[in-house]
Amino acid sequence: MKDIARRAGVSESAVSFALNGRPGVSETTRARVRRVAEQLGWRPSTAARALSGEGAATVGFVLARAADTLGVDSFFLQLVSGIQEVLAERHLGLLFQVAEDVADECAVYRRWWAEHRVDGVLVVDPRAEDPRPDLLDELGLPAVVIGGAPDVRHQGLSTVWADDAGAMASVVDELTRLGHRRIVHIAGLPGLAHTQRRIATLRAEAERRGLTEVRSVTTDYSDAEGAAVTRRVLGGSPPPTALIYDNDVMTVAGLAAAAELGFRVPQDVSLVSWEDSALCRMVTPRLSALSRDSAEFGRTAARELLALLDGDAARAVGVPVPRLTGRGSTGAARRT
Amino acid sequence: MKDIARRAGVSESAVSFALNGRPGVSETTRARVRRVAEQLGWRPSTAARALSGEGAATVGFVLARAADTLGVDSFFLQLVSGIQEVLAERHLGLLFQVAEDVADECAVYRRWWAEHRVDGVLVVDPRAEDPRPDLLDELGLPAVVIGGAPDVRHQGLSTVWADDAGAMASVVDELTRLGHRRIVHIAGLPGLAHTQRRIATLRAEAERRGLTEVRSVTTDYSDAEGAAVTRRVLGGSPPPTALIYDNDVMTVAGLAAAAELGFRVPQDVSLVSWEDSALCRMVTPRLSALSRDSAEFGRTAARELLALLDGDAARAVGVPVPRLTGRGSTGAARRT
DNA sequence: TGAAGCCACTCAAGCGCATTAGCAGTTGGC
DNA sequence: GCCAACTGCTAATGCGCTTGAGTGGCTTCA
Repeated sequence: MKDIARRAGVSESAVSFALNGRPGVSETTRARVRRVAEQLGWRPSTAARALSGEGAATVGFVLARAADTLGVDSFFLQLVSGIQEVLAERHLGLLFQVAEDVADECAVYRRWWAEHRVDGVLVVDPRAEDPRPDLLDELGLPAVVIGGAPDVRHQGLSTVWADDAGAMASVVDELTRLGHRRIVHIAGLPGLAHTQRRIATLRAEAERRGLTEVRSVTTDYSDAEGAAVTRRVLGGSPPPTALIYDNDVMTVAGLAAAAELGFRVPQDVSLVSWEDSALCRMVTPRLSALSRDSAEFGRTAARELLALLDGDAARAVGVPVPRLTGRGSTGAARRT
Repeated sequence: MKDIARRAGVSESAVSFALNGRPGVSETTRARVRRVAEQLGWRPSTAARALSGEGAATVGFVLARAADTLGVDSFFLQLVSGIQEVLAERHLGLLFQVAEDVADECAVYRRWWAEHRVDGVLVVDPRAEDPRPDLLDELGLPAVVIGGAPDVRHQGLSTVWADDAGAMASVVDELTRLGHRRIVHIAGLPGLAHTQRRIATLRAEAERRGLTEVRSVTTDYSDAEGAAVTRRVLGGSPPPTALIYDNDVMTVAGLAAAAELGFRVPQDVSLVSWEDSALCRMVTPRLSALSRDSAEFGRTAARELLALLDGDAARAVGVPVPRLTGRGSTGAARRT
């Protein structure tokens, strides 16, 4: 800035005013300063900006999953890619960290806060008993919870929520329409809030329709457990005629397990994946799946965080209900 | 720090010396200062540190891939997870950015450099004609190229290289041992350096063994192209008896395509995936694949970058040659 | 006993920017 | 014709930390 000031023949303050669009300089001077800055390829030092109270121009994102379950999930990269798209427009950086567990994640937030490293954070995988919202509230760190419940209890926290209940209802609708009355939901991690919402909704829907042979089983999202649970439930008698899996990986693993047991899909058993991805289109038969736009999910979350950083009040916004894309893995229930 | 200084009854400078392990304070004072700092939960402001010449305590990572091809790849999350593991020990942050293409990526490096946002960067997907090493050299930004060639031409750039040639040779070894003489290599993006290395090695190996019906076809890594190319080459006459795919996604798609054409795996055609992941164990038959430790790859790269930041000279280090894990998708060549 | 040297510490400057107070010069109002 | 208000700019301060240049008291040795 000193260079720019010298070349433009003004003081450093004038340069600051000019480049930040503040009043205090004439438009001709502003234009001249802008031109010189452009010529010199000047960019403000984020460190200096941060130090003089402007914030770090960075938002944080922590992924608390065991390293080995990271790989297969297509959701997060898509999400991050959407987040980036919005952040990049404002030249905000994304500080990314992988943590062991939620406690570790909390430690990361504390550190980031103390180091003034981030202006806000995006929180994923909200849990039933979740210490993170309270912590972030306490620290006063603006945050958006991705995939939370639509009730805002914390003042500083916005929520972007997906309508799990609506989606589950629509899946049950479709399956009962096809004649299925024995359904097993092979859910994800029991501690996650959306797992519990899906389980609760399924139970409510079943009750409403008088279906007695409907239940949920929780897993760790892995292909191994997906296959194991599939084998176990299909071994029961009578076996279920429809399976709902909480992610694509388990569905594919379940498909293979079903085939090994001699079950034809969809004649003997119907399969629905709660996550649509290339995977679902790569196996035979192709998997019927709930399609949602993960990148758009990320974009929405990032926009909410920007609003929060701009001083807007926290709020809860919904993203469109995922739609069931029927493919080859669902069909009419076999008559018993 | 002012608070700490006051409570410990020393000057701010003394606090700085004490907390940074520099000489200039007695051990008793140092301990006292440390204790007070701990009590107060003090963490240095990265902005202030950066401003006084200490670097940004951050390294950058840009992924230049189209948003829609991001999702399926299991490699990157594993890699990043490994990188994190090493960076976290030193409390270095990872600034992550998704870019449209290499030009965009270069713009990001320029911006980061001008803004003093990162101390170094990790570069992935090195290309045949790659502008990035020159740019980073010019900017003087320490960098590690992940998956580059083992020749160091740029002074500031270290390289972590995987022995693609050795791996390709071992695959060809195994396939010829099984009697395969007609092999098609379904490669990835033609612009990537490792794609070209694999293609060149395959050609050399074929020549050395006098195999005339061996060739490579490039793709965009997608399941769609993997399936399409598989259909095309298996439609030739005589069709190849072995296919080598540059990633897991294409292999799975190829497997489905082969099945549709009535080819049995491995009786009619053998399939090898150049990427091992849960995917490879989820389909029937399970896929023979080249296994490498992606997280370890990331750890090695991060360690090299740390060495560079510590002032060590740039160098090239290799990671272990990926090993072929034989599963159900490879078998003896069918007699023609 | 004095000079030299060292230890443990303090002082002050500065990193690059934002911001507040202040200061000439001009304009407008009565 | 004088004061007030406004315009367009400069000077100075501070953000939280590091660091080189001191400084005072102590030890050591001639």
